[in-house]
Amino acid sequence: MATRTSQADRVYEELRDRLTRGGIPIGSRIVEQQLAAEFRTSRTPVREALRRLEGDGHLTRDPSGGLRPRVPSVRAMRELYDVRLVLEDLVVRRAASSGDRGSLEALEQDWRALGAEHRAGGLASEGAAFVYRDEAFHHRLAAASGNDVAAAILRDIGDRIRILRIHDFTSNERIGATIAEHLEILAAILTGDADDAAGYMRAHIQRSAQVVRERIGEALARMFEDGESAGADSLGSSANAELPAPAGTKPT
Amino acid sequence: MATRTSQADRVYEELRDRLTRGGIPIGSRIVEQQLAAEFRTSRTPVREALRRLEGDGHLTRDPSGGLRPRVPSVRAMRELYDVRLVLEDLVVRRAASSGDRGSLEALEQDWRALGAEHRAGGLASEGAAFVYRDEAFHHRLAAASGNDVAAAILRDIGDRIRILRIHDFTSNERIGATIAEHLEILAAILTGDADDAAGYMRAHIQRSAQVVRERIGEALARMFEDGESAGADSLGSSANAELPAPAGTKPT
DNA sequence: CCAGGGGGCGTTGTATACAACGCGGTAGAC
DNA sequence: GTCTACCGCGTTGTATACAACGCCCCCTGG
Repeated sequence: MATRTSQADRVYEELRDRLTRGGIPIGSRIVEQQLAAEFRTSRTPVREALRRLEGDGHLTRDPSGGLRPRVPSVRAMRELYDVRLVLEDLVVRRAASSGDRGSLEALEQDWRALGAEHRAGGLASEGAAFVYRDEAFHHRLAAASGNDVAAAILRDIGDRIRILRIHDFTSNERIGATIAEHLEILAAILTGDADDAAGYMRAHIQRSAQVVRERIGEALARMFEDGESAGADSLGSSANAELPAPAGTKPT
Repeated sequence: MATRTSQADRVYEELRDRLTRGGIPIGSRIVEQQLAAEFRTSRTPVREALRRLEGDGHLTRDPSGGLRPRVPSVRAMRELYDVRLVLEDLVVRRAASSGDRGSLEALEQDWRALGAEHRAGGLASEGAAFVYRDEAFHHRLAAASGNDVAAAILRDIGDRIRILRIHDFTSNERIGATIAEHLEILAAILTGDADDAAGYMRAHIQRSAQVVRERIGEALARMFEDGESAGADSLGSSANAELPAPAGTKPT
């Protein structure tokens, strides 16, 4: 149907994608009329999408009422990693004790195949795109754990840290290590050893966080530069000489 | 300036309050026009509020596009408590190791005073209203921990389980126990013993969850069981629930 | 030249009009 | 009597019109 997915939903999805991928210049003001024109629709659906994104925390409004992409502060990133750590721990334990065995075994198959492909050199050029495979792994694991609430929160956290995680897989070596770590976690889960699985998961995340942390300075710097070239030209046309980024994020 | 806070925000806040307090009959369809009339405004701000509430998970839409309050299933409740447990654990540890000492001491003072008041019989008639004091405790603790992300998630979880927690403080005895447990947690935090504090917190939450579980009763629990799917066919036993689409009763 | 005020313009907030769709009732045919 | 087709109404989705507000530029007076 014309409205199987409404205009508002379409705009929401698209904008969320852009925002979580850094596709919208930091500091640029978001103008309803502009988006309405770009999406060939009116302001009404655009407004609804923007409200939702604001509620999701992807947008923040400046004192004068303008909407801008919300830039995660370094501090928020650390907090997100802390929360992620305990939730992945929970999810892994649940998966080990009462997860959906079928999904877990399928997941293991896929990553075994991925490992073989990688050893054969097939993933050498994956680079930053590997982050999406990594995300999928964690999503599938969370789903298989049976705790949908935790899975939803982790998905949201993933959206917010993606922009940093992308810098996690720049080296081929890290890709190989990630595959090995994932398989290690899955093996422990499938043998039902919750403590072991949780331990591996914690180590995995902390290792990844460590890599990210080491580059967080340059990563942030790159975010600031890249904004414009990332594919939102029609949006970032004029206004990118705005405020850099409020370091402290303040919801509501 | 007549609207320092916009109409949409006003409607959003009010509806969220109602929804998280069970103030809107389960299964009742939410009609934009109706709300617009009630809030003396137009459909546009109401729509924005509804979209946000939908994004928050407080509303769900049935196949024909109608919005209805989302009733948490027993399963979702259990998942929420699981997530809450690990996040409160995290928050307590952070508070113990690097929390804002001033806030924590102020919090302890307040609850000491509350304890004295209770021993004097002052809170005897608080009853269900005590849940808001309890919530405030956990909010302040989360805020003092310094992890705003965790605090925000816990606040959201609080909104979603409030309707159950209200059943937690019907007995004066439970109020006293809660005060004692809170003080116990705070004492451990202030001495910097993260493990102890976390242990007390876990025990506290599990005890509270236990009470809730017992009070809910199986019949009511079964009613929640089918809640996730907005289909409200089997909720005849609920006190204030109304059937979704009874015979053509026309409003106003 | 500088400071202050005024007005135009852009943007957001709100209201209203219009279109599309589903649902239920009703009337007609068999 | 029952089944079906059609029509009317209510509701949501979308577009547009209007109002309020802030910002910035320019103009003017000192």
